[in-house]
Amino acid sequence: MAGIKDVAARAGVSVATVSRVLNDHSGVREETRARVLTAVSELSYRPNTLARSLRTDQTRTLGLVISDVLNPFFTELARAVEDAARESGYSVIIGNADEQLTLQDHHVRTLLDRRIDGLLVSPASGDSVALREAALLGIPMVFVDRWIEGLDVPLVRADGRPAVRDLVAHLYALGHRRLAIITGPVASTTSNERVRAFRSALQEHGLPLPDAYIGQGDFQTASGRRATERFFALPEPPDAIFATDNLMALGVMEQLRRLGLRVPSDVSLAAFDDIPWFLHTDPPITAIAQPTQELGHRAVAALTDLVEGRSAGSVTLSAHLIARRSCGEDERTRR
Amino acid sequence: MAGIKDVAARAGVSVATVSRVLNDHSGVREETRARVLTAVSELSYRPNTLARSLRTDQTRTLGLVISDVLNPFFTELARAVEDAARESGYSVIIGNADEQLTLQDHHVRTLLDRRIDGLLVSPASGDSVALREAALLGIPMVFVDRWIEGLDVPLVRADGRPAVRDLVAHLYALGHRRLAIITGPVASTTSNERVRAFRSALQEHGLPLPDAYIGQGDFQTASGRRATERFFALPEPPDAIFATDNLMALGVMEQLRRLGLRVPSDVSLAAFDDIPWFLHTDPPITAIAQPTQELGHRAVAALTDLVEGRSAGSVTLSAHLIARRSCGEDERTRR
DNA sequence: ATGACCGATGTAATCGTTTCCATGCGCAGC
DNA sequence: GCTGCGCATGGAAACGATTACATCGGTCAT
Repeated sequence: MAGIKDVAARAGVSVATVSRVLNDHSGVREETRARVLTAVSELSYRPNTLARSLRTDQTRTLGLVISDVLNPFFTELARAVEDAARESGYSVIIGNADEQLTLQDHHVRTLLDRRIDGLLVSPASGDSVALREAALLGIPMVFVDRWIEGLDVPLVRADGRPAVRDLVAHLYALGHRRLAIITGPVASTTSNERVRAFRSALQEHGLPLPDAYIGQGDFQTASGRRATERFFALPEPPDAIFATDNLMALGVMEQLRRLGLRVPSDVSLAAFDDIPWFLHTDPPITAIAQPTQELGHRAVAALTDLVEGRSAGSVTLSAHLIARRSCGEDERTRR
Repeated sequence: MAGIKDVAARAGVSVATVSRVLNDHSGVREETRARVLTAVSELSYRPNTLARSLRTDQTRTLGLVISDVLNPFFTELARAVEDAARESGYSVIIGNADEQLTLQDHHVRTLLDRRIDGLLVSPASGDSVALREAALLGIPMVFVDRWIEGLDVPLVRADGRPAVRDLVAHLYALGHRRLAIITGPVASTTSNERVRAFRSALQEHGLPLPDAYIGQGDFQTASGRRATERFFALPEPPDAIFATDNLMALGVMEQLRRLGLRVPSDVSLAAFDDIPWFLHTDPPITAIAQPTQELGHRAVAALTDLVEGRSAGSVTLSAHLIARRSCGEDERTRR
């Protein structure tokens, strides 16, 4: 592979001049510039980014650590992030934490080793040593969707609380009184927020949230199955289930199918995060939709601000309820 | 951030010795090694991979270019690839081509600029200059799932033809005679193979495949909708539709819902690539499943073989039909 | 006692860039 | 005809690692 020296030789100039042309610095005679450019294309020269980054101490690369690529919400987010970053001239390297703290830290470390310019992360729940270190080191960093308490890092997310309140009102209006929830990991910020919002909305309607109706999940499909199994082992099972993410909702459906139960006649179902398939499931599933695209774009904007020396603040967008048949029929969903 | 010099200074040795310890080369006194190691951890030193790679001319990084991250088949593949690579001590950088040739070439180029050790690609259809150049340059490269004719690059994939044959037999047995197919992009190798297999299977049953029953798609949801729309504008619409990927199947369902048509009573539906949601759609969708995990693992194995100087051959796995209710009832699907 | 050898370590070149500083040249001002 | 200035360019020092080669005691065989 040709290097800058080869280009310089062929153009009959020094490497300094080639570099100047490549980074279009002013002060190169037009004719020289042209000569360099033809040499570049004749040799189909491409600068070695490793060397460049080593020298300039910047990679024009962002790291994105997400909790689970297989979760459509996150793949959509990743997609949006990559698009936005590319528009701003950055590349993105994605690390999939698979909801595991150790894997997450592994990725954070390798990304830092690669000297990425900034880190976008939707942290798995729990205490991440690597993330704390990175924050302390002053690595430009932005949280998206999820966050870690006590770290002074800008956060871009959607506040789902009003939508959760709407959801509870919707369920109540449809006659449901025994509402259950399936949570994410214990220390998950988003999950906790959703649970609290759920509980306080229930209170407004004078409904209790017994412990038995709180299914401990981990944002993965299998935990949705397990929680559902437990609910239906109860003497009085819930008449509505709210899964705090879409994969657990899938688990709920799988388990209901095994148990031979029907939605919504036997039990209602709603999920956090809307995905295209929810329209075509049997029945279509009521969900709370986040503005995923915008989340991604805003997060990148905040991060590039930080990277480029500007300041960045947190951003809170809003989520909204999309009522479908999985909670029963009412005037809004019947057609 | 601390560099190797700082470590050397603190341990009272030269940088050469530190490097030897770090890459555990033999010939370092045990006591010196210990001293270096403590210096490393006291400074929480991490080697700069840019510098290292520049010098050694290897990054221990694989590039993966997939056609569409939003397609669950590819995200699952990406996930498998990353897992396998990590086990072999490689990182993976993913590029999402979004079924666009220019975007694909953009990613191939930036990956090459990053001096990845090898390239795993599921090429978008059409002639890719960047890919051809890379192959000519001798970049270790392996195709997965899709390929480009005329390039001598190992290919890891699943042969879907027998399964397509099974599918046609299944549809025929259920009484369907007007079978339609929705293809991928014109030059797509996988799509073409699926179409050919479909057509020849139809012939075996003495059925024609009129042009009007070939919907030109592009592996994206919207094209599934459009093709369906056209099918039902026909004087005699098909009684079964085979979508050659899962996103187009989603598009078919969306359009059918708009048209107020029901599956399978009005029309049957089957798709290539199985995804978890197919079990819970209304009705569950008959699909051809690929061994995605194994595809990813085999592809990485082939690529690392190439990267590490061994030779690698193509691998062909097989796909299989999973019959569900979307094609109508028979003894296998009725429960 | 001498030299060959070996084990542990250091010195310095190198990878491919960017960029600071020096250099040479033409030209305007005096 | 100098001086000084600006413009275009080149030389060489970094960036942070790896590694070929040199060095330096010490041991051992002769």
